[in-house]
Amino acid sequence: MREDKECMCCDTVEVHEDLIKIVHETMPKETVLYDLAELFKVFGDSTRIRILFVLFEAEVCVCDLAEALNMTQSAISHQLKVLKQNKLVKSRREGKSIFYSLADEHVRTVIDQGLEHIKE
Amino acid sequence: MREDKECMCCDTVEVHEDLIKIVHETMPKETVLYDLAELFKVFGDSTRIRILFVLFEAEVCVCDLAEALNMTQSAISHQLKVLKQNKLVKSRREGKSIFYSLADEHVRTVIDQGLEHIKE
DNA sequence: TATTCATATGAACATTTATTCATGTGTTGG
DNA sequence: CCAACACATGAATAAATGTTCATATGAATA
Repeated sequence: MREDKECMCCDTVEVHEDLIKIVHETMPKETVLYDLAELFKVFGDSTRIRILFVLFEAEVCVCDLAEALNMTQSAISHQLKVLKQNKLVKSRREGKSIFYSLADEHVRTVIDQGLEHIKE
Repeated sequence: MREDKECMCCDTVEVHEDLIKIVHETMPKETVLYDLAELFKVFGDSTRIRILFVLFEAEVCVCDLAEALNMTQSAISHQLKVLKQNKLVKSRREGKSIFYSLADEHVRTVIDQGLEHIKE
């Protein structure tokens, strides 16, 4: 993966080594970086985002989500699984239906920050 | 895409129609949902996240990024293009080198919110 | 208990995407 | 002007991902 030799654009060796050192100190561990990327991947799909926007308004069952978003039950169910695995939503059984809701108020904050950036 | 018939789990029609109405009113437009998903997709890759963590500390050139992250110049360059297209980073030429830096302090906020969720 | 309804899930398929390799572009120094 | 350097980019490949289709699970009802 590594280049065979370094470039020579930054011949001020001190600054260079400082950067490496600082980066090494402040960069989160591999597992954290991986989990962080996984989390944002979950937000990186418009179907899942639409599901979250519905859940911002109410606790709903799967079939209602499917109807509200005009998608098949299977597609919704698969995405709910992803959302649940990543702790973004939680579920509750009531008879034959299963109701989903936001697991965390943090979810709204992340979405809001994203919206802010869009409007820049 | 649509199911042929609706389920009957929520026979209280009023609540049902209210949901559809509220969702229709509060759900952002298709283009916004798409842009939002695209934005989070950018955060959804550990290489790009690592690049951002370096840029949190300093303005750096491409070769330094490649060395700091132990990756090829080409891979870094491709990802920088994605980051720039989505306005997360900006660049500045200085001689033969091109220096990259954060385009927006918003980026840090989004990452921080993600980190908060991870630690839950 | 058998059937029906609501949801979950596995396999298959198409699409997207990250990296590599080779090469192109733009700048500086000789 | 030419060679060397820093970076960008297009094509190719492999891996990841979203939806569909068919089917399984689990609860209520007749």
